[in-house]
Amino acid sequence: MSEKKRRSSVTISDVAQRAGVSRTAVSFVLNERDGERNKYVSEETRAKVWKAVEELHYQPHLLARTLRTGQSPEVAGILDVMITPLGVELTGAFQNAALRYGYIPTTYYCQGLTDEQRQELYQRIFARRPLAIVTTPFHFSEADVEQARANGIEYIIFYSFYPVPIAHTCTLVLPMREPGYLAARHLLERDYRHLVLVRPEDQAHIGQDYPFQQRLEGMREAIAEHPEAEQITLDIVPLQLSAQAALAFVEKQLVGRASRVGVYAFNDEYALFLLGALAQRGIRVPQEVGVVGTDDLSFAEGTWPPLTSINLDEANMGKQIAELLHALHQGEAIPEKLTSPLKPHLIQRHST
Amino acid sequence: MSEKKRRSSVTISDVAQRAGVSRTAVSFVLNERDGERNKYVSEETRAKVWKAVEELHYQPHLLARTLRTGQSPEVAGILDVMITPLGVELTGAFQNAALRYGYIPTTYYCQGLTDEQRQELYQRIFARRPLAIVTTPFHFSEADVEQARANGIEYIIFYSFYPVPIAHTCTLVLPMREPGYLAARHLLERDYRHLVLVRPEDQAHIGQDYPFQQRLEGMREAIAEHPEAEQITLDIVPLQLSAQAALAFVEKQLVGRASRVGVYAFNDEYALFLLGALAQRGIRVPQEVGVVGTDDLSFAEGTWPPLTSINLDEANMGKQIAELLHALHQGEAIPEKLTSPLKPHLIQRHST
DNA sequence: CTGAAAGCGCTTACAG
DNA sequence: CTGAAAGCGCTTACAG
Repeated sequence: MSEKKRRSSVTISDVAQRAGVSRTAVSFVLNERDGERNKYVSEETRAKVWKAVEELHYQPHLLARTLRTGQSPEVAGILDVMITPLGVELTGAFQNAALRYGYIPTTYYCQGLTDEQRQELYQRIFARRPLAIVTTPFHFSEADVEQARANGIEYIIFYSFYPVPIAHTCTLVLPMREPGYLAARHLLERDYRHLVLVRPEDQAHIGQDYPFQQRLEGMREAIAEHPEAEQITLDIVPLQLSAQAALAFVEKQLVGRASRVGVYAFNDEYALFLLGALAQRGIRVPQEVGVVGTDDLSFAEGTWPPLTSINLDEANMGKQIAELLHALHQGEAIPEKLTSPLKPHLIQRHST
Repeated sequence: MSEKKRRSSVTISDVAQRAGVSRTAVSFVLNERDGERNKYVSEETRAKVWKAVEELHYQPHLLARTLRTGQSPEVAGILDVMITPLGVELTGAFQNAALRYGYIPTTYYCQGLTDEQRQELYQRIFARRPLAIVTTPFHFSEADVEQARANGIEYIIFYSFYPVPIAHTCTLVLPMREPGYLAARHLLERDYRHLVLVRPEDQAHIGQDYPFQQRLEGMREAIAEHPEAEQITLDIVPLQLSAQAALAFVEKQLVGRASRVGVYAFNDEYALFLLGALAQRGIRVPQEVGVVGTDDLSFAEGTWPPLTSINLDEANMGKQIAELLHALHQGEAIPEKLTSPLKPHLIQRHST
């Protein structure tokens, strides 16, 4: 016996030998789908194969299979934005659904990477030739799409606030107009007559300008529907995510207002900082100021007062992405419900 | 020309042909490490190869290379516990460091999966023969380790609150005694004389019993060091993560206490719910009750009052895991600083 | 019904 | 210095 460097895992040949059949037979048996059986394999052979598989704890080498068939089961998710519990929910739901369809969903993060490091990461991801890539368009350019496709990656699926206009890709849209509308309508119903839309000040939230505009439009729509529309005002305020900035905002914008102010915050974290600043200044919520967050994170129930928020239904989106991928891959027609936008809904708590 | 099903990506043969050299030469050039050059390849050949690579946008097929060399660059991280921003920090830091070492770090989630689904996921991960697996021991049993090793996976690295006693694995320990000690000492310094350790009530936090005991010991140690140790009391209270439970806790444990109470919460989320309940009951923080959280999440600065918390230094742990893996893989001796436990530190804010 | 053979895209000892 | 050949672990047309 010559020295063997890597012989740690058992191969199909080992199974064939143990079972006393050909490798072909083993492969046939292994690749039988549930229920249907390969008619070229006898029942006896099948039994011997499975016995050997069990005894040897044989596990087919997925990379070898992928190389041979040219069909990778890998679906690479690339997360770029700061991972919120929200993104986790989406990712988790996507992964569960993808697993059920027989894919193997892998996840990569590109937050905190320089442009160069990110390109390096993409190269390595492409080099593994996954079946599909799922990501947002904020850090995945048209050139990246081209490169991915040159590497034989078949499907590029975006999720975003708007349809991404790049050929050979498709987008699942997370609507932002609806949350704006829901938040404003809710605040108006609760008799807040001066509305404020709080948005992030810094540029860290890439690609957030468009969804912000959408929210704004949604809010305006709700205002327009109101019988006393002329008397309702709407301010847009950029805010940094810090206790100091939140306090300055409260003092400048909310102290000494004649009418009740309803704030719609960019997300629950901004809302949390606002609640903190309001408490510090002794402004009563919801009596004087109402606050609506976005994302319905787990801590929204724990703030004081508990935070009214808007659930974007991202878990559902994760599932939809997997279903869309599978439909594409099967060459099926895409059911309309898969591409139709999600339905956000407002969770009423005590901050409004 | 016969029909070709999958011919989308360009191979080493295409490059060789275009450059007018052998595939061997191309492979040699491609695998030159930075700086050093393969002495069997002429400068002219090298230039031709690189030219062809550029022109064709050639990207070596990583799976093929892995199959041939038996050396996978993949390092699979399996996340089991609920993803906190904390876990994200660890994962992000690990990934960045691993990338720099030339690995390709993939991430899988197993939260929300049934036992069966999880096993299915593990099978698929093992089937890809990654170089290493990084995970916690809470959902990765000794049998799983065995199976992984049978599949030729070389390194299993755990991160946990205690050293995992399974052969052929190593553990990076996140110490929990120290946070307990720091929290208690801090509370005592601020003249809280009755201490409460809040722990999760449900069994959802698998593997959390041991770290809880550690924290408790740490707290007791701090108390023992105190000159008036006999007068200091310590209660342990299990709590559900809900506004209602938090309120019940506050009313039962904190209302009408003779002495000031210092609470050390399981994590920042529990602390947030406690602050909410305290605010609801009008109990002044930090005057009457002090609260210390754990994890130092981003929202800790935004609560009212801003939350004193303990930073566990998990980002550093992510980096250490990558360094440990690389040292193992290089066959180097493990530097002591890699296996020495991390140093948590307390971030003082206004809730104490 | 079964087995020998080719080939997926690479790397690397080996012969020229 | 370069190229032909073997082989990583699989799948699958093809010949028996």
